[in-house]
Amino acid sequence: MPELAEVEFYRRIWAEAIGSTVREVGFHPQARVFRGFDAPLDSLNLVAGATLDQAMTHGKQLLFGFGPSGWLGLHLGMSGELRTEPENHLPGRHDHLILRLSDRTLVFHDPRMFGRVRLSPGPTLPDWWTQLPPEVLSPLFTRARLEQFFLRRRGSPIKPLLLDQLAFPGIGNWMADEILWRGRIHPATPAGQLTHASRDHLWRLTQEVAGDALRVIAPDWGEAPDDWLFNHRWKNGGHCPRPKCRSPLAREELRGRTSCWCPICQVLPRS
DNA sequence: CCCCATGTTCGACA
DNA sequence: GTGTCGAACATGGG
Repeated sequence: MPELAEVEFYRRIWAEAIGSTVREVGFHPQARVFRGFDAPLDSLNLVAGATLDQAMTHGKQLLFGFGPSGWLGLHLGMSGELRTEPENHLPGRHDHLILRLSDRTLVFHDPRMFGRVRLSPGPTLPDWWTQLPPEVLSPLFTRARLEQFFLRRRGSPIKPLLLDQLAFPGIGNWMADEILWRGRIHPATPAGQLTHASRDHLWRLTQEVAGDALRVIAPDWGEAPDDWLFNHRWKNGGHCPRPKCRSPLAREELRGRTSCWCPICQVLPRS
């Protein structure tokens, strides 16, 4: 489910517990979400007794700080959720990690287990966090950076490039389709065939869609306005929300992911 | 039973 | 080494 705005929504859920101390940690060591764990798995317990004092996101990545004890990194994969449950919560089948506080339980829930848990002991921010690429709303997300990326990947269709977390951290399938729809760019357009104006537009729209998504979704998972592609892209039979268009939307698989676009507004450049 | 899902990673190949 | 692409991962919902 989660792209940058949904991830921020979940961050806020756990952030409500900032200032609380972890009394007990529970986890299922064999769960796939602990794959590639960089420390002995029982080191998760070092968070026990520590106080949650920070909650951050970076694209789709989450990082929770526990004072000098260490850092807990989470990725929500395709189906991950963060919840707060009552203090006596009994972990369900897909509750892979729980932090029991005095007045509530923080739960990491992920049925498909494409998500991931990481831990880094000590007060210093982990390298895998500090080395993340610039977020799309950061001043370091520059036009020049994007230009270089498009040049290197000029043979690839634009849609999969928007899903590349090294270039567009936090952008996922629905935001990528939204950006391309607003920019009137066909998802299969090779990056090398985008006009200068399209590349420029795409850079701006990436920031615009990220801002819009955060505004609407992050506070309370609000509903997207009907003039976004968002509300029309999921089911068959959707129509382009542009008032003067209303054409039936197209849906097709591209590089293993479903793309949705308007065949009237978004046309492939002929070459 | 079938198909689909807001993600990442690995290996094959050119 | 670099870029492109299909498959695999695991589960649930319609």
